[in-house]
Amino acid sequence: MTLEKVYEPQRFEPRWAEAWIEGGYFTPPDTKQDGREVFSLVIPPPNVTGSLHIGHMLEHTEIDVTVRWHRMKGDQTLWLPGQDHAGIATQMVVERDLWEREKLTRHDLGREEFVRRVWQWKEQYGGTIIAQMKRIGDSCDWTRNRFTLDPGLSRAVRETFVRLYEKGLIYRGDYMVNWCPRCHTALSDLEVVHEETQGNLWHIRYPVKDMPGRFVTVATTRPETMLGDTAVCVHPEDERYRDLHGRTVVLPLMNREIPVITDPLADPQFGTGVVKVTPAHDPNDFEAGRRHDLPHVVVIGLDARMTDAAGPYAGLDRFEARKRVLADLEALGLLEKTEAYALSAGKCQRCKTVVEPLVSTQWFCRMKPLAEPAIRAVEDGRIRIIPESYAKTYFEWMYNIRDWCISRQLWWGHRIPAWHCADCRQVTVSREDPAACAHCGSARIGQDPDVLDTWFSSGLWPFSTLGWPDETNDFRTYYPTTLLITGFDILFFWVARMIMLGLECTGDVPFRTVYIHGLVRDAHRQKMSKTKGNTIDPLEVIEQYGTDAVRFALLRGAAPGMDIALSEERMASSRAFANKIWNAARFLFLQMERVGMDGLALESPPDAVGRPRPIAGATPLEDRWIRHRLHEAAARMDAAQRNYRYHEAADIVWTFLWDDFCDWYVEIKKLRIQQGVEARAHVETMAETFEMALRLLHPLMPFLSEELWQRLVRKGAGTPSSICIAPYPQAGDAADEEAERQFSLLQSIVTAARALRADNKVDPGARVEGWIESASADVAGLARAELAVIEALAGGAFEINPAARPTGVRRAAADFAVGLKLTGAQVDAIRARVEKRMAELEKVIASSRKQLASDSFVSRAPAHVVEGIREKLAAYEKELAGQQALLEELAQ
RNA sequence: GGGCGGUUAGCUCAGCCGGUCAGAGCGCGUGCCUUACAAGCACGAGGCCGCAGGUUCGAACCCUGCACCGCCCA
Repeated sequence: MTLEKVYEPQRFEPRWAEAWIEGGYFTPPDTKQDGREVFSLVIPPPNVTGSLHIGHMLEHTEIDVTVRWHRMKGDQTLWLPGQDHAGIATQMVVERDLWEREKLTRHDLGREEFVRRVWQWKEQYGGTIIAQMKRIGDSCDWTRNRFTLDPGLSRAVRETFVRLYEKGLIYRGDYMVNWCPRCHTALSDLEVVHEETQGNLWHIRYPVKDMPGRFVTVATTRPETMLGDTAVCVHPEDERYRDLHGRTVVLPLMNREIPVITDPLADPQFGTGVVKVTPAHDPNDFEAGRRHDLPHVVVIGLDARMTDAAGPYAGLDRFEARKRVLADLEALGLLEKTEAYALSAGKCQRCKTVVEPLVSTQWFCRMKPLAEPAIRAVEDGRIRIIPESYAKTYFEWMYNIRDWCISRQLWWGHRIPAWHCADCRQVTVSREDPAACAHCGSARIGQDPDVLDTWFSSGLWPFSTLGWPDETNDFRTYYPTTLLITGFDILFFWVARMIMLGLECTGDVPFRTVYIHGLVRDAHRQKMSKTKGNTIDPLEVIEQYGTDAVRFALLRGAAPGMDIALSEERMASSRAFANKIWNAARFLFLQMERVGMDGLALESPPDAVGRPRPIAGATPLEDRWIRHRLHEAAARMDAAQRNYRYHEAADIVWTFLWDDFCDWYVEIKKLRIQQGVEARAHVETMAETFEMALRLLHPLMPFLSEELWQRLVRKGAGTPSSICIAPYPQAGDAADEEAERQFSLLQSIVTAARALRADNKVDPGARVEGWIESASADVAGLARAELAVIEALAGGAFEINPAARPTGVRRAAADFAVGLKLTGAQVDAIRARVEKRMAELEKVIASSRKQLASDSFVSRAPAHVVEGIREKLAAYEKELAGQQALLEELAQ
């Protein structure tokens, strides 16, 4: 059972990824099993034609760690994967491709043909992300993979739409929406991103009718919309403009007479205090227009060109029109001034085109009635949001929620199940495609051309994927889901809507906990972006470092609520850790072979941290200690997992495997094996410990742990066929504080001896002679008992409490001193160190004494704290005396 | 304008329901190819825990204010 010399994860990772799926380990039954907890989680569905980026990798790693942990704990675990059809995004890329290859638009093709092409595109690229997820070992159940446009999920969409419509929660009407002239569709408020832009504030003079020489000056950032002005507005309380109340002004360029209205819309503090009112092209003006019953003059069309209503400007692009309007105003002497002004421009999230607020007929979903129960669910703790601070963000948004524009003028998506009657003009909304109008019976009906916002279907994801609206076994067993892990950027888009729709449709919360992960940034905390060129391609770095190392690098930075700085160094050091484990296994396997062990027999693995056993009549200290450390690691891991503290989970296995297991335990076992007494028993205990360590590691580094585990374990009747379903180490009751105390004393003796060697420039290979002195019977006893260990690790021969102190150099600690019989000691270096240490000790002694001298401290602080300080003080004083003695010796 | 988060070792970050000499990785210095591992081993240097107040017997941690950086919503 030898292991290749070099750790090459590429050699075994793809193999295990496949084997796990073939083994069916990730496919739980559809009915609840007795005595098992259910853990279920649905994936945040990636874009079906997308590919895996490093953000997905982080999300999937955190999910996978949690899911694998639950599975190993014995929970009935489901991670349901799937993909989103991503309406605008997908349609956009297909349209672009169509144009580039064939110089055709979707309109050239027609709806049916275009949709067919998108499906083709999906068939071609839809597999990419799935293949990538399989490659990185996501332990999801591929037999339950879902796509938002699957028939079942489409049925859920229809069912929801019809129910909401019947309850009056979905309505259709003419309202101002964000219109993307490039995508040719309405957008919801969330799909508009605001970007700070440098613009201008133009001051334009409008002549007042019947008041020759009197002008009002309005300030605007969008002069082209003035062509559609139907009023100007002043604040009712603004004394400056009291004379204008009830007056009329003449709209320049159009020579249209429009009224002066009074409305709080005008902010006396801003600009001149007079604003132009364009109800057809500004959301605030739209509202004001309703209050004052103003007419709409539409001057900008759906293609962002000026309409016929714009008179001489008709046909111009909106930005070209702006230039012309300004030039004309200038010529008329009506442009009073132009000042630079920073404004935030709304842009289409997908194509970055400046959106145009336009009035159009759209479908909306009433949000207030849905929001209220969704707020309560988080308030009363039925849903927990972690980190908690995001709950506040959630509430803030929910309290100020506005109706959701759910129709999109796209072809790729769920078509709205509403039919318009050509005869009676009524709308028929139906679960099944109707043959006739429900109102007049006319057969002259046609389906609404629009599709639904992608997030409408994503909002049903946790239950539509489980079979809802049918009461399937899956739905009964796995709904509500246990946990959702996702990014903060879709808290409103997705999480909030799932909560609202989940409660509305199923009467229950869609998940019990939401964990919000951070953002992956580059080594210098910069946001990753293609333009900056600092993106990390997960598949590329996986090729280089291995999946386990990349996972581990991400996990190490994943503290709740924090972004993650990912760097080459971090991945390299994580690979070094993997390599370390690989080599520890190599050593172990070598020893197993030497003692004739053909694998570690594992009939049925213990589910708790095992008990160390006596070897040659006594249980070796290092075995008691390593089990204690394993116990501690298991206990800490449990807490880390429960609290989504992934960085801590990574730290726990790192410390246990590298610092404890490799640096101390294995080093001691080398000696035991070399001593030749019960060598096989020592190798066996080492193998048992390592086997449990692999299980502890598995959720974090699934490939490496599986590869080594499979090679290590000799399976019996009750052995699991994969580590991924082997029981997770539990803390049990293996704590052994005494072993911990003794071992750490042993460590400090060894470390002191090594430091002494290093300080005195002793060649690392050279064996030294030395001694250990201690007035404590306990320390001396331990040193005597573990002398062989000390000698092996410190590289020399040591006498304990020699009758006469030999000449040489010494190093003092609280309870003991270590000496080396050396000549040519580095006296200056040692003196410097002793003096430095003394200064440190004097400082802490002084502060401890001061504390203990204070009555208020002694009387008010808890007894154990006071006692703790007393003990520490005693130890410091003892050590100081030792250092002092050393210093005197050096002076001689 | 409103809200949230950050500021701890050269770099990236832990620690923060107050307490017992402030931790990790990387980097750095010194010495080692010691037959598991140089992707390694041993030893070591390095921190007025952003600034100013306050609460407390005691503050990196709690409160207030300020500064700078970042994010979200108007």
